[in-house]
Amino acid sequence: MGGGVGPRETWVFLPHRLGVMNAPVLTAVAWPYANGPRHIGHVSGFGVPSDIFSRYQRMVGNRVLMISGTDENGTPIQVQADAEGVTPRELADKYNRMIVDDLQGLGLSYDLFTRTTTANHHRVVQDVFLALYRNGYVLTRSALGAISPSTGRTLPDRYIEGTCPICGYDGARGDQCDNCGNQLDPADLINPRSRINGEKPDFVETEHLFLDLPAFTGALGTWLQARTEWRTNVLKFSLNLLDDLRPRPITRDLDWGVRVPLDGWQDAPMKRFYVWFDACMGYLSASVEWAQRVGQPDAWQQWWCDPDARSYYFMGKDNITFHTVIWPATLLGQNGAGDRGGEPGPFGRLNLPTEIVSSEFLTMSGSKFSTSRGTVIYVGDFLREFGPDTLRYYISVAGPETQDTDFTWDEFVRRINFELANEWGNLVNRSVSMAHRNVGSVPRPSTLQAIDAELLATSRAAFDTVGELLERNRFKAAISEAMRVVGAANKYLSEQEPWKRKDDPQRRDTILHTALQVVSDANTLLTPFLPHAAQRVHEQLGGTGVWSAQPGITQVSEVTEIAGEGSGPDYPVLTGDYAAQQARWASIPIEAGRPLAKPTPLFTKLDPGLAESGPEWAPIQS
RNA sequence: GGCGGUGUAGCUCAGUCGGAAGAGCAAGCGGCUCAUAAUCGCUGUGUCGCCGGUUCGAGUCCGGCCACCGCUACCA
Repeated sequence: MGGGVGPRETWVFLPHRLGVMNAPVLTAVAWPYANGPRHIGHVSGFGVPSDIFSRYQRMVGNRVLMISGTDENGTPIQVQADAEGVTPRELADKYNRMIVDDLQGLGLSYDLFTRTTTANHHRVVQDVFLALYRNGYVLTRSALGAISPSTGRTLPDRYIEGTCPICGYDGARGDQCDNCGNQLDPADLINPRSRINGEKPDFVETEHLFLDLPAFTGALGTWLQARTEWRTNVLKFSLNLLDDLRPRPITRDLDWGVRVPLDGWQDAPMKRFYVWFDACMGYLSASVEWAQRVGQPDAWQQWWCDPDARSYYFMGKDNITFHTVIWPATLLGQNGAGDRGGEPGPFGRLNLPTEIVSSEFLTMSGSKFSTSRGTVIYVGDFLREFGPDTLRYYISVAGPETQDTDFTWDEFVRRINFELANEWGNLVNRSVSMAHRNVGSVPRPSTLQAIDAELLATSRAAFDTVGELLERNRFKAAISEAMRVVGAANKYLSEQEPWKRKDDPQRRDTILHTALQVVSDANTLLTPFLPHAAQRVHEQLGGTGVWSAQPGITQVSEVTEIAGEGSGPDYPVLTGDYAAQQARWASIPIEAGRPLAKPTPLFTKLDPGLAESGPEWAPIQS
């Protein structure tokens, strides 16, 4: 045993990465499509990772703006509305509300989660479009398109089926034959028919607007070549796309979506922007809406126009193209920075993405979640039975971060019972229980021994290692490092055996104080991952007030209107006051003497039978 | 077809710059009894998919092959 170390030395404040404190960080989260309830695969891709990242960045002291919303335009909304016998607006309202409830329940800390049916969004899309148009990046062309004769609406390739002209397979889709794998043109199908209502589509020449992507090949190439810190698969995939960029249509024959603000288009009953074109702009429109709502209409510029601002885009891998090529091209065009030059539009020079954080897919029994096959676990069902932090933990520690990952109930039960409940929940319980029963409050430490100082150094050092991993979006590694602190504390208690120290209360109290300090540190380290549990641990340690803030749902009115269209009805948004929370990325000294109550278990253990059969609402199929 | 990914212990996976193959779970033994039958320690197993190449040295780099998966942008 070495000499004593004064307890004061344990009270070290460690601001992580002083150099980047108070820097603007935009967390741009993929927009869930509002044509149905979302499953846990969706939130494992964009939701939980983006929230962990944002909570960490706030704790470090950076200015985070986390925005998203539901994507509510496009043909599938229209199709699903017809199927449910409601208007597209009613359908969007229904699923927007459901998704808002899910994300709030999960504790995803959006500064603003809005939607694409707002007048504000429509206006931002039109303004960006006009900038692109003025700078010469929009082409007008005639294209052969499939139209539903009964509705006059565009029939997307995937909604057309017929006999494959190559192999004769009868269930070929308009874009590809599932039997022989060849890519098809829907006009070549034999006996083409609509998958929606069976009618034969009309193939007609219609005029459409196109985004001139080839005009950005040079600028995109220069930009992408400099993204050396990106994951290689994202970078390679994106660079490959540049070899064959073609103009891409940005309008459709549809009566649901954002109107095209040009003479001859504005009032056309069946011309709207194509949903992909407007959806990406949601990042910008939501930032603008947020700024309006906080009463500082220009505040969004801190995250979009300051060259030092960083932006992180979170999504599933199926969305990479949009975020590495199409959205950057749109931004470059608005900025007047493609081959045709031009002037920046009304938003000034906008930043391109700093980082693309794409996840792989969560699978079930080796295949993608599928509503039709019944292999699906909806977020709402999951939250009602298991609460948010179990799902957050599972996704953090075993999610599809770098490769497709199978979700199994067996693995879920094991992770929650043996890791979350036994290791972490029980550590909190055993240490607080002992302090409560022996002292009734946070014990006062005496001189520390080397073993005590060593444990405290371990947990303090974790702020750097876990923080650096979170900075790089290595969530699995980050939470594993945090859980190592938990393991070290359990080992410490087993070795120091404070329950045997009745004859030496000073030593006992020093051990208990040390253990509680490390519980507090571990709780801070786990806060980005488990914000709900973190609040409870904060309170079990005698703390008061808000440790980790949660988002809430507020009913709001539109912030703007569009001439001739007015503004829409009130709608729910997700937002929160995260500046008010106490959580920060540092070892915060616990106060001796603070009263402690008898703790209740942090996590309820799951019934082992769940591993065998699954829950009633998503039974395991043999 | 094109592009990309994956293949490492019974299971789930990590392995950064090329330098003695790892973690957790499961299994067995022991300790402890503060705590939610919790926790702590000890104990194994490997054709790193296959073949070849570069190298003093390859799970790692290069070429080929096999298997599985994803993407293939007028789906969102």
